[in-house]
Amino acid sequence: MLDLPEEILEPPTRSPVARDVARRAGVSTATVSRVLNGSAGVRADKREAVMRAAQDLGFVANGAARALSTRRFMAVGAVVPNIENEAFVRVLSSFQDRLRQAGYTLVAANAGYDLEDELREATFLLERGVDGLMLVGDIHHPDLHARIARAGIPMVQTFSLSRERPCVGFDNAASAARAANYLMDLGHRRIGVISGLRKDNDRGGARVTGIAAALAARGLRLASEHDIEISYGIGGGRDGFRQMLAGGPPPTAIICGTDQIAFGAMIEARARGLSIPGDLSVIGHNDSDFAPFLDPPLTTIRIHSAEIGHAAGDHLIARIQGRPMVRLTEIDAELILRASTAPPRGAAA
Amino acid sequence: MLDLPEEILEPPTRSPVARDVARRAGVSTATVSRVLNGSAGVRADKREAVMRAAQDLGFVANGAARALSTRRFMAVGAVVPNIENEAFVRVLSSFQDRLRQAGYTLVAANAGYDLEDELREATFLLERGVDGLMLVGDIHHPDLHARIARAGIPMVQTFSLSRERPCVGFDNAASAARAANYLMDLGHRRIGVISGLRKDNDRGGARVTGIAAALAARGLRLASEHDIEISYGIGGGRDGFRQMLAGGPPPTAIICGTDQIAFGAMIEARARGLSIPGDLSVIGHNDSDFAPFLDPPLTTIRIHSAEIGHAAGDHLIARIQGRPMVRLTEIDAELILRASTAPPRGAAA
DNA sequence: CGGCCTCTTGAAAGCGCTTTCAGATAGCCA
DNA sequence: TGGCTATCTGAAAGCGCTTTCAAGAGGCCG
Repeated sequence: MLDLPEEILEPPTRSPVARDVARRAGVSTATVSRVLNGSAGVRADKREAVMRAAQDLGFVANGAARALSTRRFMAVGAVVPNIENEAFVRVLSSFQDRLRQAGYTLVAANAGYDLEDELREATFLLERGVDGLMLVGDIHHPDLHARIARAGIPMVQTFSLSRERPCVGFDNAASAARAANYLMDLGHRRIGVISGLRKDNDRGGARVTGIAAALAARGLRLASEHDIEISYGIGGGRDGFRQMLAGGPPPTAIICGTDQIAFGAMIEARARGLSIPGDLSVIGHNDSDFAPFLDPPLTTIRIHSAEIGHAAGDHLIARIQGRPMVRLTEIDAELILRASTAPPRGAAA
Repeated sequence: MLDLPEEILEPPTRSPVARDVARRAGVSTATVSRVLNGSAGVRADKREAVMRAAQDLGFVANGAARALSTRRFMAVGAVVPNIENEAFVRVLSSFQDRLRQAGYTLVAANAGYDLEDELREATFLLERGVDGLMLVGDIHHPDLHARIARAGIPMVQTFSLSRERPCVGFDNAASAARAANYLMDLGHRRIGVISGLRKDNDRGGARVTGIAAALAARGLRLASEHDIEISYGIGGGRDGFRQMLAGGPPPTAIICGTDQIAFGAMIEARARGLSIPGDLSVIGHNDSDFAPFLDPPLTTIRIHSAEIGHAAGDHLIARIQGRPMVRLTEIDAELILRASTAPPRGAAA
């Protein structure tokens, strides 16, 4: 067999590997690796030679080989219920910020408010070898935690607090209760709730529970006809408020699961000739971009998405790197008062 | 040296590898691989044994090893200007749908309307070993295409059409021109534009160019004081319209780069006592969720995000799998007529 | 009954990197 | 100059999978 030079046998487009850089720089692959990973103990001239060779060849290290060798994938997964939801996107965005700073990549997936789907997506990420995982909420498929444990990677939950598991979030029940108390302080007695789907959604559920408890603490109750569950979105809000009115005496105030729902409810209320806040006070959730610009500007519970994302990122990075980390980080939500809330008609100041 | 059973020497938490499954099932790792990858030619009893062993052990194949071995990472990258922008998120979401169906993972990154950042993020994904890459628009860092070429992976651009490169999108100039023509047909003569930042943004630029050309075709021109460039968002829209009014005689109609900008402009117009569409017609871009619910409902250019995402996904998957694929897919945008546009005051019907 | 296929299977060779380990080189002191 | 230590460097052994290759096991035909 002829012993032709290797270059001729290889397709010309084959991308360069460490071996090529080493050959060109006249060193071993070990040295190439040392230089490219910034580890100390390489003489300046060799270092330069390697750098130049890598540059000339346009060398890009093969991530899979590196991951296999280091047993670090340098990627973190996140599974959120809905990647099109503003609140989740904002958290993902700040989460990614932190990951990038630490050199990690974010791999995000959609679970669509379904536990089975969440399990499937998370498993998919686990198979990919992510070094950490972010989830939303405290309700998951029974098998999920076992799989994460078997993968041996850290996990952090967001958006709600958890009794047992690592988490970064806020007390959904307490913040919703705060909104209810504010309304009651204004003099409201008939308060309604329009939330998104609560099945397998601890945030939505907790909010309603918190409101009901706050009402109960003042001797009021959340009438079942004032407790509406609809699909997310502006259309959902309209439908929800329509349902609520069909159910009996109208509430004087409502608390909505998102600002979109609140927007929809406001539109429906307006269409019915109700004035806001004169006939109906409205509170949303999330403080979306448009909330201050609605007519009237929407009172809402602001979730500090950026802080949650950053804290979740810091949390995972720390644990991945073996540093100690507090289990629970609370980032309280905040009630932002605007003009969509006022005392009910005829109430004493 | 004692020859203790291997299990005792290993830390109990070590996650199982193919070797473990093989041992438990009494076969070789080759057979394990064959079974788990569904390739034919394994006798039923062995297949069952392997399946069971894998199940019992909770075996999850190491993605890095698999990627290294197959030279397929089973992941696709996407770099978008702003991951918090509704239009991009919708495209990413449908893009991901398709990728998932084909067994691929989406890895998305943010470039923030900056070419250097885009290059950095794309390089980061390339290093990770993605099998394909989605970009937005036709303007990129001069080095980017060389790097993609060196990585030897397919790339597809979205949101605009390209003369040279693979793309899925629409003709931004033509669709904006359509909006301008519609306004001129209604009788408008003084038409303004409020767009987001146009630097390194071919979509924004093309839209303004298209509008100016449409005006010119009818003997009108886009006055410089009616050509406003601001940052995205509702606040930007308010500022933009304020600037436009400060510049001289007000336009009777405006075309905005996004529905958020249009919303902001409408708020500012209303605050100035202008009625819409009586004094001012407004057209947005994207057909956001809230567009039909504004007061009045917003006429807007709908971008078929889901179709773009799906087509881009199909495009990349096909090329990754070596199937032929058309270079250019046009998915036309559509002008959705609502109540925010009308003939200017005093115009003949 | 021998020869030839076909069907299964396992051994072993990578994939491209990191990292250990030991050898080579150089510097320094006695 | 010799001996020792401190620095560098390369060979080689993995990391955990896929895939080729060759061999073993049956089955069938002449």
